[in-house]
This record gives sequence, C-alpha cells and structure tokens, in this order.
Amino acid sequence: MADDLFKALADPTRRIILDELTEKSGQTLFEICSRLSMKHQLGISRQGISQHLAVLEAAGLVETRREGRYKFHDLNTAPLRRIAERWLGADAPGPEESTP
Amino acid sequence: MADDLFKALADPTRRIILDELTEKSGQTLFEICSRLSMKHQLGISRQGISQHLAVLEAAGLVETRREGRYKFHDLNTAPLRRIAERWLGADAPGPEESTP
DNA sequence: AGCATAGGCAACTGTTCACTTGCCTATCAA
DNA sequence: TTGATAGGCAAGTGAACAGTTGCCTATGCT
Repeated sequence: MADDLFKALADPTRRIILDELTEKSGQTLFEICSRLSMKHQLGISRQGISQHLAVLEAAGLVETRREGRYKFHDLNTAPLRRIAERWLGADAPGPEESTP
Repeated sequence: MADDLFKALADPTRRIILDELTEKSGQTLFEICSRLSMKHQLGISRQGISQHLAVLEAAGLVETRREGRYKFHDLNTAPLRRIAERWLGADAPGPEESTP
C-alpha cells in the first residue's frame, strides 16, 4: 500500500506528470503527452505515459473520470500527506478542520 | 538530486531503517542489523544493510559520524520536508524562521 | 603480538522496471 | 458506414537494482 506510493514517486517522469497535473488538473492522456514533449522535451511514447498514469492511479495519486471518449486525470494529494506524517511526526500539512 | 531522495525511499527495507532511526537515532550498522532481524524478521546480510545505508546517506536522509571503530547513523528529516513542498504547496511543515 | 569486533570494497546473480512495438476497442463526426 | 480520434492490452528488450559471497582494512581488548 505504501509501497505503491513510494514506487510511483521513484520515477522522474511520473514526478513531472504530477507537476503538470498540479498546474492543470483534469488533463487527458494526449494532453499530458504533448505537454511532456513540448515543455519537458521528453521523447516518450503515448503508451509509456499511459503506463505511468496507471502506476500513479494504483498509488492513489491520480484519479480518473471518463466522459465519452475522453478520460480525465485528476491529482489527489492525500497520499502525499501521509509521507510527511510517517517520519516528521504528526505535524504534517493538510486541510485540517479549523477547530471551532 | 531529488532523484536520489525518491529512489532512496522506494525500497521498503530502507523505509524501515528510517523508522528505526526515527525511534532511536545514532545507531551503528550492527545495531540496525540486529533490529531489522529481531523486530522485523528481515533476513538480510550485513552488507546488504550497509548498502542501504549508503543509499540513504547519498540521499541526505542519513548522516554519519565516526568514533573509533564505531560509525553512528543519524536521521536527517530535512529532505523529507521538500517532498511536501513540491506538490502540497508552500504549507509544508518544518522549522521555518518566524517572520519578525 | 594475537584475536575479535566493526566496517568497507568488489564482482556476480536474479528480479524488477521503463519503454517500445504491434494490434485491438470505443466514441464521435461526415 | 467510413474514417478519425482517444485509449487499452500484451509481449518483448535492455538497463537498473537488491541481495549475496568472498576478501580486505582498521580499531580495540587481553
């Protein structure tokens, strides 16, 4: 479970994908492809990126929704907060309810 | 640079080593070896663990100091804070200077 | 000195992983 | 229906990685 998360983060291409989804959420596969090739000069095939997205989704870092023939990819930062919690103590960042 | 960090975190054995160093800082190689074998039933050779520690040190997660024939390993959580900063925004935890 | 302890270096092995290529399915527009 | 767009499945390849084994150095104790 945590294994999927850390292995997903281990690849530099996947981290760039997370960067792109941070900048603009809800991108399709082809949109991500062209961004990686344009902005980052990554010569990677569409299937390669598709596999990366699958890994990110298995790690819970990316969630997808289908609409017609499009599949949109959204970032989910929740698993990232747990990393900080593990070794930095309980003072991890996050959307903590404001104590009323 | 960030690559070393994430690759260091990608291995479950190394994450357990970080756990052990969180619990007790300043352990020697043999101390870590016996802990992994006792508490976690990890049948790993001493050299295997030594190599893991080298990876963690290259990532900046572990710092070492020699005293006589002993080499003590200390945890450094600073690199971990940067992970949170990258995708969670600037609201990462850490020893930020209080703006005066 | 002699021996045990603590650690390091280097080559070898099996597995995992990133990436490609080739083909297939599904949705939409003409 | 035909064609184009968006995506998926599966096998194969080369490189990176975890782990082992064998030997070597250095410090400390008696």
